[in-house]
Amino acid sequence: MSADDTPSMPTVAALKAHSLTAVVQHEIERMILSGELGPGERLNEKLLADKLAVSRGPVREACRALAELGFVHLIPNRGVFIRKLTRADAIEVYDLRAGLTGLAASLLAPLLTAEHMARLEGFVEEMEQAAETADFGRFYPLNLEFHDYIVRSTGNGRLLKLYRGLVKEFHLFRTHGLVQRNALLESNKEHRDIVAALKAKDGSLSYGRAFHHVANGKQRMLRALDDLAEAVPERQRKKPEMRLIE
Amino acid sequence: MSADDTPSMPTVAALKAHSLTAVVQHEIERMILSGELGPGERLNEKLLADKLAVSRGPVREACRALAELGFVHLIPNRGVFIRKLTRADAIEVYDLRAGLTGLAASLLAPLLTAEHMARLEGFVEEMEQAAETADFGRFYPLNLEFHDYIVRSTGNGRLLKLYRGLVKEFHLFRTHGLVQRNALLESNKEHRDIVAALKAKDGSLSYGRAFHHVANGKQRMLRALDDLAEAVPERQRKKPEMRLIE
DNA sequence: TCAAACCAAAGTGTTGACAGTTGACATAAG
DNA sequence: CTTATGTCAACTGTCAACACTTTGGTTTGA
Repeated sequence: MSADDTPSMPTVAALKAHSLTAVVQHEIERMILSGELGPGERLNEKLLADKLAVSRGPVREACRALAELGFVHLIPNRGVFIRKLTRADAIEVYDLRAGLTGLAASLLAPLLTAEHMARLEGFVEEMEQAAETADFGRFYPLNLEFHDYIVRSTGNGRLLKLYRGLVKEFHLFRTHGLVQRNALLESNKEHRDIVAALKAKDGSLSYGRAFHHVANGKQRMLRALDDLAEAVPERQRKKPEMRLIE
Repeated sequence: MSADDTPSMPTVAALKAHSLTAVVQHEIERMILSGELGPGERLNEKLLADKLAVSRGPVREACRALAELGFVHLIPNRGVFIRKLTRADAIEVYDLRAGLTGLAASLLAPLLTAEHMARLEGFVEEMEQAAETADFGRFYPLNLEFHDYIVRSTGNGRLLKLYRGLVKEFHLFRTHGLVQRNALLESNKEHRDIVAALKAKDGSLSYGRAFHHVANGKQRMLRALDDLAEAVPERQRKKPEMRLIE
């Protein structure tokens, strides 16, 4: 069973073992994801080092790793900047997520065990309850875990790493929360269809359904984004680039 | 036209602009890809710093970036080690490459322009000539460029970055070169099929053909690997983990 | 003879300081 | 009033030195 990895968040375990650099990296990630550091903002190495009570070395190393991860942008002699995310970026991330999600489903299909099925159907069941009561706060983490479970069940570590990186980047948009109540049921029906395709061990069908599930999410987001843009006239927005939502 | 990016190698431009860290990073990458640094080998920070006539700072930063890229493995207080690649790793990389290649094809299909078609057919034509004369040295870079062109023509920068990273990692295996002569023609026929699917603007078909093209490559590699393993008895191999080929 | 504890050398983790570059502000000319 | 220029503060890039951890060999004891 290669399905019992870390359950989506490797938070605590690697704090004592890893070096300062790793701690700093996770702290910066947290700051970005929590919104403490806004998009486009430049982060001062010295200030950050003092704030975390470390030297500039680990901070710089962490920034290099984050840059390779795509969270920040490095400009020589200027510093590191929190990546600005445009509408085009959102589309890119969604397209990639769709592709990886579909790939994971198609890879898992032939490997599917009874335990996999039990877990997957359990997720769908729970999500159904959450959707019926419009309990978004419960639906959302279940949804994340459902997809993460599929991906890590493939046993492909690289796929899992890429997928999780994309999910993190996706969170950077703060686009979640703009989903309508009725969309939950719709979304979960797609989950059910994916599980059915997996159960049939049909790789191709699994790919298609998983792909389109994410693609539908993309469309929903784009529509919501356009509505938002229409409601708020161009010049009233705080910044020219998109600060998608909060 | 988003197809005229850097033609696969961003070599010269970013040498003066980028800092020492970037130079060191590329140098280490080169060392790994060229085989100067074998798998599992530990690289000494001080020695490397002296060899490149820089301090340990840039070397360490470069290593952190390479670790996030997946080229090396970091063990606290032990150092950085060139990643050992097992058969399972090879399978992972191939599966991912298949997925990304298929995704790129399916994304490109609806966007395909006449210029795209001309370029793609040009590649296939050239590869056909190279395959007929069994000119592997000419076929190989054309094959790389053909696939890279498809991916970057999608305009999805993240997809392109991930894909190129995978290709680099793939080169780390040194698996190329084990292809049979007649496999070239077979491979190029698949190329032709992909182009035909793209021309029909059939995203789903394009995905399938591109995916299976890489999946076939994976099977060819695995077979060649098994043959190799049979020819060389277990205990005669230098190391327990695979050093796939050279 | 073997095993466990100890010791020393090597190497990484971290730090603080110095040098070079950048961007902005203030000043002066058109 | 606008535009060009010189100066300066802030910050990044880089480096050399110090502290701690690991590792392999050596010694000591059973």
